[in-house]
Amino acid sequence: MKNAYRIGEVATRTGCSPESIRHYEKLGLLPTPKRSQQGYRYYDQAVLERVGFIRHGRSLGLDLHSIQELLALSDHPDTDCGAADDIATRHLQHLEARIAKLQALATELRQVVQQCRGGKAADCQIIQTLYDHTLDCSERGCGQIEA
Amino acid sequence: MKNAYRIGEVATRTGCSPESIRHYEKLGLLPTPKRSQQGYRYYDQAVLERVGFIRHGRSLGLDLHSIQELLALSDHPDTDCGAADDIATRHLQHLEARIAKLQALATELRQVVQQCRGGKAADCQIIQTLYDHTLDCSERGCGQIEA
DNA sequence: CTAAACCCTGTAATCGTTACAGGGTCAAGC
DNA sequence: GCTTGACCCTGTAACGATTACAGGGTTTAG
Repeated sequence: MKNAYRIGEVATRTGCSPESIRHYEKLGLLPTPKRSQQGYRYYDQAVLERVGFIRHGRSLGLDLHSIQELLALSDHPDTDCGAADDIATRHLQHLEARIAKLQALATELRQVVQQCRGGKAADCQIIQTLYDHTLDCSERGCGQIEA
Repeated sequence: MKNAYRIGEVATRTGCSPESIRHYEKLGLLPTPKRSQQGYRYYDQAVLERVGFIRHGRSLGLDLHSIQELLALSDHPDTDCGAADDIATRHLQHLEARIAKLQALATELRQVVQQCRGGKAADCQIIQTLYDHTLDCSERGCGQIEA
């Protein structure tokens, strides 16, 4: 039973790059690890679970700040868990809103694409549509795009 | 009929910030404008349509590079319009893939949220689920997240 | 004549990750 | 011994599009 990993081994075991691991440490999501005499980071088993937690959160689309909050809850087992529910629920609503927006964009874009009948750019309906002011920002609330 | 706008007026008429307009100019999406003796940018009517084009493209989720290609096509009316169709179609497929991915995330997150029955963080199923390795990156292909 | 509102340039921030540069360390093979 | 390759370190910059400064100049209305 080996319980001292260098960063590369943590990386391969978790599917997370060494750069990201160092990044998480800098942001405070991972504890400051022990160092060898030469300055190499050495990790124990626990960090594998913690990195796994982070990657799973990221794979769900949570941002690192939310994951940090969830880790803080996890680090204080006596805290009420409602905050975790808040974070997850808020993110779910965020996702649902984004999906709705992307679907609207895809619908509009599908119409744009179908208008193209080939030919010269001068007559291209895709380009014409993009020039069309009646569909653009000032009409709808389209501040953020993040698409 | 006034046909000389300063950047701020272009901004209010197009719903696009002056910073973004300068940014588009730096990237080459907008032509270098005339300057007053004091160095102020002065624009004519044409830039309003061009900025409108860009904003409409952005509101559809196109990136500035794609928009630049579309503008180039528009600037050369004799070019074949197939490239525009390519760009739009490619982006549409990109959008559809993203939607599918976000929907999968939302489904998974919905399951996670429903598991929370309140109580202490130590027992919180949201946190437990995030620690669960069987769902994480190494199992599925979850390299890019961009959610 | 002064204050508000505008403009300029250049730089840094955001988010998470990747990719360097420039250097040190450690193993195996010759 | 000595080299080669695989690791590790730090710090910085890049990606994309936008926003937010700092630090300065100009115009306009009161």
